[in-house]
Amino acid sequence: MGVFKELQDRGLINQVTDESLAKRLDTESFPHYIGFDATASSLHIGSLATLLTMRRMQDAGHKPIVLVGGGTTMVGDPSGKTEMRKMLDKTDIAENARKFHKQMSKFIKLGDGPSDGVIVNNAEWLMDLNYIEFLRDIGKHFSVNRMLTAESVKLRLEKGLSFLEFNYQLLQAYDFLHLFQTMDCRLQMGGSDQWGNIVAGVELIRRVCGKEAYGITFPLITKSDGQKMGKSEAGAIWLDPELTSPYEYYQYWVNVEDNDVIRFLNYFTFLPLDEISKLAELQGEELREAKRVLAYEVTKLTHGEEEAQKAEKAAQAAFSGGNEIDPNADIPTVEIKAEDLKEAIPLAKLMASTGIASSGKEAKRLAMGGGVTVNGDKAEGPQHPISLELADAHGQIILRIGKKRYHRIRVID
RNA sequence: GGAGGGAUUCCCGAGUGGUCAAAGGGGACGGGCUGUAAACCCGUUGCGGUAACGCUUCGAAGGUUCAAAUCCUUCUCCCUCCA
Repeated sequence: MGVFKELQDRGLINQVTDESLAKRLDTESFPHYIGFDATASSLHIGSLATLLTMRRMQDAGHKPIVLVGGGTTMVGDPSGKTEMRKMLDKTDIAENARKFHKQMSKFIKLGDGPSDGVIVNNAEWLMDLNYIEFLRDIGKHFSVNRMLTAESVKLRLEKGLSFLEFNYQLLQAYDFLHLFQTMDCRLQMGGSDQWGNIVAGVELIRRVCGKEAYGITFPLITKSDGQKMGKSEAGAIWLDPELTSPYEYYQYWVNVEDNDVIRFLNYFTFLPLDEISKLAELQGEELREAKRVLAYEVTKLTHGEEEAQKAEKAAQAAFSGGNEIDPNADIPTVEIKAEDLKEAIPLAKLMASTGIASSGKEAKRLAMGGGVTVNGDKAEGPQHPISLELADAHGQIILRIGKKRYHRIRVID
């Protein structure tokens, strides 16, 4: 099956600049690029579908070019934003760009081979641009009338749009032109909010070089309740295990809503389509199996097989009914000195001091609402005494908050 | 440059001298029901304190007052209209 068809069947295609691209992708090699802004120091799952799409393209023999927006991030894309984006200074952006390398290499193969991915930073060619030259060579191809009709600009005209941001489209179009000229990059992909910017690049290339380039956009991936991906009670779900542990990451995915599982299997895994359609037949409670598969597969892609297995085991231990938690299970853990527990301390205090609850008030509320369990027994209230005797043979006490959040208190000497 | 409007707790948004830690909604969290789902119902939602109570908060800094989110002064930022 052609890669385009595959992407389409998985629901990953929103718009294409030219339908003929579907066939051409099967016969020609298309170096293609996707831009990532460099504002976040680590990628979160909002970018995951995009990263995996690059991987799918690479598997089909197309060279991925990851463009880190080191230069454009200093301007701020108005598309899809209601307010001006925070500008970062050069050192922050450079630092973020470095972290990108590490993250990207998990998803695409980087290197010098014909279909190996490369990472480029547009600061390299944008920072030295000469204003007059740029206006003359690039600016002349853009019509302000036309730009003003763009949906993203229209929206911002109501709230206010700075001249700086208004220029973003030119810079992004210029990026595409530059990559086209230097790396034969003939395809740009991006979120549906990038359509206008991508088309601008395609047109610029046609005007300047008289050649054809292409664009594909992905649909905006939302949860069935309309929320954007990637937020949870704990904040964003990051791909970096330092920021979101594999266990939490796994938990995010097992906890998706029924209505989302099958879509997400398509978007976020490499499972063959017929296997997914089998899972799609599951009904009601059985869907948990589909969620398990989803969580395992995505965790494996992001953190590797070993971490995925650990996360799965920890989840089973915690949710299969038994109160026994595997002493090695990978659940959030805090340590406390044995001497601090010699005298029993109130539950709420412990929760606050270990950071399990964000404040004493918070801890108290949870305990009072009956939401805290100590080693499987419901805590009587904020004053519920926690002492050394509660620690099991492994020196640990398991706190459960709500139905899903587990914390291990490990007693150390 | 001129005229006017605005900034409130995570978000939206009420509040024009005491009864305001601040209505209402959203979100989030906890409980119930379930399937680690959704929907629904109940509760909580500044910090400290077992509590009584105390402390800090309404763009920033000063001031008036027994008492200020509310009045005055200066400053910062935002918006609208005119140029």
